[in-house]
Amino acid sequence: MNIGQAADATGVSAKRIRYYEQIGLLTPAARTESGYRQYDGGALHTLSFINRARELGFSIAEITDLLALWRNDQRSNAKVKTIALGHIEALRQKIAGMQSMQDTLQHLADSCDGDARAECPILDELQRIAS
Amino acid sequence: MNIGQAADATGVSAKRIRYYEQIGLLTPAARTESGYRQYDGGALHTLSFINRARELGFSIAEITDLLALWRNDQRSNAKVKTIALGHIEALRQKIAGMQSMQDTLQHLADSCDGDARAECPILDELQRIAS
DNA sequence: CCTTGACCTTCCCATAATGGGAAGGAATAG
DNA sequence: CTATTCCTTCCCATTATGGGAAGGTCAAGG
Repeated sequence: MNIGQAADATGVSAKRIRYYEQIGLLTPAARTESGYRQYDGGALHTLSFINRARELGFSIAEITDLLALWRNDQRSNAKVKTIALGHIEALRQKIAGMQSMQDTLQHLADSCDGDARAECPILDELQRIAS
Repeated sequence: MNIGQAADATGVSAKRIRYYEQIGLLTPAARTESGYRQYDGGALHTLSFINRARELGFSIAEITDLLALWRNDQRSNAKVKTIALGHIEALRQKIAGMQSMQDTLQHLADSCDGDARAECPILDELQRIAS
């Protein structure tokens, strides 16, 4: 199976597949005589694993760890859980920050009636805090 | 006032200040004879405005627009509000996505007792969806 | 058999918004 | 006068990907 078909089958673009191979996340694919990369079911499996983990927000570095655990020892559950919990906590903090940001902006926008002559504290707020 | 003091006063690193000037977000600072950039109250004001907007998650491109509105016509409230509302909506979607991510991971982690011999569906889930 | 189009290869550049650091000049404190 | 701190520009690195060029390959149809 060529890289394009593997891409279609897994939702990972050919560009990404080559990149993952280049940085060592994937072991180099077998090649045909003419140099085309070949993928089999196992490779597709790994690619889909990676794709799903990316969708869940894991970084490439984290996926490197997850893949190593997945490949080497499916019973290293504690490590897997530790990685997941760390990621959950990071997500929690990011979400809290963005939520606070959103609340502030919503508050400002609510107070701005969008009329050219009336109050719009959005700029005022930026300016106030700025000074 | 030199760039280092401006950085301390506004919380924008010297690196960032030079970068903002380079990309045209800031008008080039005045220079001393020896080439040192000089900053006055107005510049500090602008820098703090930018910093606050960055903290609120506005992109440089959005801040460019905000700054233009701020400088040129403080009564373009409708445009300002439009930019803010667009940003709020983008934040809402990002937060929802991350929240969903976090929920999924939390669910998986809850089902994983971290014992080497027991169930840990984190990898299983990745694998299941992967197949 | 040859052409055409779709596919593959590698290589380089670009993104967003910084940080790091080197090489060298300038200001300041002792 | 010198040591230290600050400034300058310039180049490279980051993260994870996309875009595109130049060129080789494969399959199908005329």
